[in-house]
Amino acid sequence: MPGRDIYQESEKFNVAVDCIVFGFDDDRLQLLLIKRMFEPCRDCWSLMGGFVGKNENLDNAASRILGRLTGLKDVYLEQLYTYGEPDRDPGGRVISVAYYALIRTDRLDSEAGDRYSARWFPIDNLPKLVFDHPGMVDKAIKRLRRKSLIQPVGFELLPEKFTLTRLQKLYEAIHQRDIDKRNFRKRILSMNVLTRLDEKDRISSRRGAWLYRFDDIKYDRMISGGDHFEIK
Amino acid sequence: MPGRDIYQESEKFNVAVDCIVFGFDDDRLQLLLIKRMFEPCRDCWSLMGGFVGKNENLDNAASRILGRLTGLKDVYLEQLYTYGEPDRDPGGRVISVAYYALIRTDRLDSEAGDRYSARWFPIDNLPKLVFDHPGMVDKAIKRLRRKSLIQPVGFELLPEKFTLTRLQKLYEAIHQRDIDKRNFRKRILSMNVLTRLDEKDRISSRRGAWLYRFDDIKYDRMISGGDHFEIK
DNA sequence: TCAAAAGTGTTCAGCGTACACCCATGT
DNA sequence: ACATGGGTGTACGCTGAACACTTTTGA
Repeated sequence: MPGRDIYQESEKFNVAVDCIVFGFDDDRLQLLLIKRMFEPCRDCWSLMGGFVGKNENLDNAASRILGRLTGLKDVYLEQLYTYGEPDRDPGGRVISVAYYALIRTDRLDSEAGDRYSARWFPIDNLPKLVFDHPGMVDKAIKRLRRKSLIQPVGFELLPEKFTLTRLQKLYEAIHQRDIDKRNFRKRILSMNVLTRLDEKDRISSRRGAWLYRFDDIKYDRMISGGDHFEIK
Repeated sequence: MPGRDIYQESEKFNVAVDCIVFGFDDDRLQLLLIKRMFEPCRDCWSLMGGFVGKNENLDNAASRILGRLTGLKDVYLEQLYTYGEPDRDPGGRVISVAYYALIRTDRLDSEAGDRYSARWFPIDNLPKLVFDHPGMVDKAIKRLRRKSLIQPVGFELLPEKFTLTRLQKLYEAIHQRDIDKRNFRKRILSMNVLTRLDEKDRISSRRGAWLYRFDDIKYDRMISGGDHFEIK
C-alpha cells in the first residue's frame, strides 16, 4: 500500500454494513427485513444497514446496527462478503460489508423492530429487495448451509432448551430437505455435545419430549480431542 | 441504509485492496511479497496493495493491482475478507479488502516484480509482515486448504501440462501432509476431470511420466451430472 | 547393474443410509 | 380407544485408508 501523501490524495468512500438477519420460527427459516425510511427507494424492503463510524471497527459497526434493530447484544454475527460495485447504491458510492446474524426469535425486542417497520419473511418467499441485497441474501443462505454442517451454529437460532425434533426441523429448514429421524438423532447424540435436561416439553405432544441444551464444555472437549462437529 | 443527506454527512474512508499471492515451485507453496516503498514501514515486507479507484469495483481493483505486480491478466482471484480496525494502518484509517490470487510461477513477469522488490517466500518461512497482514495470510492459507479439497482451484498453480506426481506434490504442499500415491491417483483419475496427453515429461525421471491437463469440459459434465469435485 | 521415479490392486473396517414399529399420554 | 408425536436398532453397501512391489530407462 502506497505512502503518506497518497492516503490524502486517494478517493474516499462511504463504508456501510448490511445485516442479513436469520431467525427460525414456525418451522421455517426466516429473514428480518426493514422498510427503507429514506430515499432512494423509500418504502422498499431492504436489509438493515448503516454507515461505519469514524473510530469503529467493522464487527462493532455490525453489532451496533443490529442492536438498533433488535435490541439484542451478543448475537452471533459473521462477516460474509464486501460489495463494491460503483453503482450498487443509486444514492451514492457506498462500499458495503455484509454480515449475517443468527438470532433467537423469542428474544427479539419487537418495539425496536417497529421503529424500522421490520418484518419476518420466510426465506423461500422473500419480497423484492433493493440494490444488490438479493445477492447478499443468497450468499448468506449458502454460507449458513455450509457452515451449519460443520460448526454448531444452528443452536444460535434456537432457544436455550429445545427438543431433538425441533433441532431436526431447524436443519430441515436450513437445508430444505427431509432428514431421517433415527439417523439424525444417532448422529447428533453420538457427538456428545448436548446435555439432556430433567425436563420435558409438553407443548408439542401429549407424551412430552426431552429438552436438551447445547453444551459448550462438551463441545470444547470434543474439539480438543481432535474430533469435529459434523452433520451429513 | 440511511438517506440522501446522510451519505454526505457520514464519515468517508480510504479503501484498499491487499493481495495474497500464492505460487507453487520447488515443491513448496510460496507467497509473493513486496518491500514497501513508502512510509510508514518503508522497506518492511508487505502484501501487494493499493487503493480502490473512484469508478472501479473491488474485483477490478484487485486485478489491476495484481497486474501491476505480476504483469499477468486473467488470474484466479477471490475475495477473502475485509479488515477495518481503526488503527490497522498507522498511516491513516484504511479499510482493506483482502483478495488471494493463485498464479503460475512460470508465467510471472519478473521485471514487473522487480519494480516492487518482490520476492517469493515459502509459506512456512515467511518474514515479519506489516500491519495485520499476517492475519490475512493465515486466513488465506486456511481458505485455500479448504477450497482446494472441494473445488479444482489447485490447477491454477500448475502449468497447463503437469504430471500426477507434481499434482500430488502440490496438494501435499497446500496441506502440509503426505498423501498416499495410489489413493491419490485413484481418486483424481476416477473423477475424470483430467485428460492424459500423448506426451511425457522426461525431466524429473528417466522413465518419464505422463503429462495431463485439467479439462474444463469434463469438469462441467461432472458438475451437471450432480457430482462434485472432492479430494479427501 | 543400479538408482530413481512411475505406475499399479486388494483388503478391511467403519460409516452413512435406508428402513418400520412400539410407546406414552391427553382427550 | 384413538390420535399424535416421541423414541428406538439393524443390515448392507460403499468408500476411505492402509499397504509393497514391478517397470522403465539413463547413467
